[in-house]
Amino acid sequence: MQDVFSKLGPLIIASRLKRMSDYIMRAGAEFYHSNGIEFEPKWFPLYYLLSQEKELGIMEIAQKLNISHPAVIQLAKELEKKGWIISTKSKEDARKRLLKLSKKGLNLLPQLQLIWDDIREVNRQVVDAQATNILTALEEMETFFDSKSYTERMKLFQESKKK
Amino acid sequence: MQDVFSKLGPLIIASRLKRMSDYIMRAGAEFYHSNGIEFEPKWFPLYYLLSQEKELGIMEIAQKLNISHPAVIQLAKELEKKGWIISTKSKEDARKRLLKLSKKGLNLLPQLQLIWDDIREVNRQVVDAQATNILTALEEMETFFDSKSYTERMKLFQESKKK
DNA sequence: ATCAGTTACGTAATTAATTACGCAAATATA
DNA sequence: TATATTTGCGTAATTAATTACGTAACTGAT
Repeated sequence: MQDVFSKLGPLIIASRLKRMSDYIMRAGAEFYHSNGIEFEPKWFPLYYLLSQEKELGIMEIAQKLNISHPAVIQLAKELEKKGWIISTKSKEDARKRLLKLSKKGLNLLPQLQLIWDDIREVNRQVVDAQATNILTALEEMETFFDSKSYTERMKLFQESKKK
Repeated sequence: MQDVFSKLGPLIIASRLKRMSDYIMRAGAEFYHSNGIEFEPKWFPLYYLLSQEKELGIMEIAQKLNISHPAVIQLAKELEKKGWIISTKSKEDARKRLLKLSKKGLNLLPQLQLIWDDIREVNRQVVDAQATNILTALEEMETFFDSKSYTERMKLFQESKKK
């Protein structure tokens, strides 16, 4: 989006965030593949989470990753197919299915960590090159909306106009 | 995403950007509807573009909005169904189909502009509250990757490590 | 004027994620 | 203890966007 939208400024924050995210995700996928690893960026949050926490139920994961539980199920299916995670029925709660990394999944970890280090490093270069830090800006926004949601702020603003 | 990911910092820039974008988009949709307007945030770029430029072909739009041309066709279908845009065959180039706002679409404009003003205003409040401006940060990133793509930077970094 | 290559568009298939719905197990309540 | 409510999960349908592919119209080089 160029010229036509430039004056819109704050109106299209969301679109611009999405565009930048898509761009990086796409480049990330390319990067894994060019390093000969069949790993998709979309798997990262689930895989990484499981590498940190022994075993988790579907809903716990959904909450931690802030995605819907069917999304977790879908991602889990893909990673199970790859043989990188396994699932077991919980003994304490028969409703629960617990996910964890398999041996094969754990074996992959060191290799992935090398890639992640590179990604982290290049991302850091990006951030370091900035006069205005995107991570700080994001963090500020997150805190801002945590304290009062976007929708609430909208309502308040409209009410304040009526007076 | 909380604690587990916090230390990842730059590694998950993309996910965080996406999450924030999704959040705002969703709130935006809610806002249109609570104001009694059947308008979706995803229509904004196309609708707004057509409100600024008389008539455009599918591909021109796709390029300007930075989305695929089937996406434009899809959005156009929806807006045509709403009766807000119409399409005509180009006389200069028989391959081209030109899109523009219909009378009904133009009539809607003032109403939408009021909403957009509110959105702009609340977004401005968000940005003003920031010590670190997200728009500036985004702009810097865009310029950064324009000058050299993410993928290129990855390659260069890996080569520099080999030495 | 012809033919190769490019451009504009449309359709189909695929991908990634969501919402809606239903069932079974656990928990709370009367 | 029976029953109502909540929770965890799975499936199906839907949404939004992409890639892949095909066709027709235009353009450029000979």
